[in-house]
Amino acid sequence: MLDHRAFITDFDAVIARLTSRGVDGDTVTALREAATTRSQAIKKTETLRAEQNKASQDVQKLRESDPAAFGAARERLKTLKDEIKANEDAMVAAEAKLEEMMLRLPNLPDASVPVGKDEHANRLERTVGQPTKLAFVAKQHFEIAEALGIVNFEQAAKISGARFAVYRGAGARLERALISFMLDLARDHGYLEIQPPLLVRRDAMVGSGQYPKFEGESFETLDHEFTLIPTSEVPLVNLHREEILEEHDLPLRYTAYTPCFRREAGAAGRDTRGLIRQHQFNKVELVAYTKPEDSAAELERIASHAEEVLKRLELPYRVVSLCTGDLGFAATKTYDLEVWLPGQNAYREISSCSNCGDFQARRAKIRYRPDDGTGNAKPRLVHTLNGSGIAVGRTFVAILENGQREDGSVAIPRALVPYFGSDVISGV
RNA sequence: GGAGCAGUGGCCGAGUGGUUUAAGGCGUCGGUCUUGAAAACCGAAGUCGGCGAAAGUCGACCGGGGGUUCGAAUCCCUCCUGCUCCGCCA
Repeated sequence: MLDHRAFITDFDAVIARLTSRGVDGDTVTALREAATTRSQAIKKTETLRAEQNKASQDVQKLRESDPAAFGAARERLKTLKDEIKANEDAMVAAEAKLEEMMLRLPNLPDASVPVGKDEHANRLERTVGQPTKLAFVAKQHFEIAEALGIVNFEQAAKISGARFAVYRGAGARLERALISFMLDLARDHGYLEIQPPLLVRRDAMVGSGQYPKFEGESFETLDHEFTLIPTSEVPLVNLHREEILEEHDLPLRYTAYTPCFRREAGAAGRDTRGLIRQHQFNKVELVAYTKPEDSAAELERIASHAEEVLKRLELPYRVVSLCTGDLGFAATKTYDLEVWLPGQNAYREISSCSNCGDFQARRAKIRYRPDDGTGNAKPRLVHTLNGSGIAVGRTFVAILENGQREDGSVAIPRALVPYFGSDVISGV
């Protein structure tokens, strides 16, 4: 969520940056009007309340000294009470309207983000490694996996339908090895490992920015009491909601392995085969809380930690900076890591690292007290960042496609052998 | 699932309708004293919002929301959270 005051004090800059990421100008103008209406309504109600407070104290003095005057004053205050009530209703309505609009408004893009409409305007930052060259026709990961018997989609369909998978034997062990490998690396990089709840309350979804705008894209329990997390960014960002941290607590760095659950409602027909797009997938997430002035450097740091996973697994990849039009709702700046998939002859997203600035912190009320020596400094909003470190299912895909051999077996990257227990998969 | 108790500032804790603009203690920060420190004493200090260049000023906030009242931390309703006992259970 943005600071609504910026719509009044800094309108031109805000409208320019929001339209660059696809928000229509009328929406921004309506926001400015709602912000103005709100502050006028507050002003009026508070003036009346100040009057009431004063009168109420005066009335109290009459209570014993002059019962007749006391009764008359009480009658007069009843009309003031009704007037306040009417103004309060208008104030509450104005605040609710602004809040509703603000919650659906995306973050402002950082100045370093390339301006553009869609992914064609994304900026290539760097390419690491060469696309894997194979001396035979590359197979797609699901062909390799099914032939080896390590993933079974038919069984998953019987149990749960499309976009689910059953991992078997070496497949299940490979998934588990990747999770351990990634968590250990994150720990080496200074992140505290967390096992969070996978079912969260609505407030948590609002805090990290998924709700209210993306309601309907997650799975919920029948009574809507809980949402299945679409990413562990949700619980990790809400760990410190409504807290005032100390400056020396920052930065805070957390990692969590969790399954993630997504409806993929807008992706009908895309990536229907294989493990690329599942309703349930595993992910190791990295989340950081920093001081505002440190978040830009922290984004580079998180991205480098995600990249380290790919480097150690000897997977070729490239890094792109998302353009304004392609940026996620809560992000001011995002690097996507795209891994090379020989079976698709393409780079595919495997990690997304974002600086959310104070957007989530404002929603979730996560602040810190600057240490100025007095202990009385005003709290400031922290900055939050998140990055996949990295998507486990897609890493599984990348290992199969890049490590495939002509005989159908798959070479396991050296760094993973201690976790997996073998340097090859040749069967279940 | 049933029955009961509780939620007050960074922490502990008093407070059942009007000098509570939330007592007191601990901790924090500043000062006095001291060679320095401790102790003691004095003082400062919550969060959010409105207006304001600022100083400041006004409003709201005692788990969340709603209600009663001229006036609510205090009375009523409801939700959330924690604890105790009973039942059931991985």
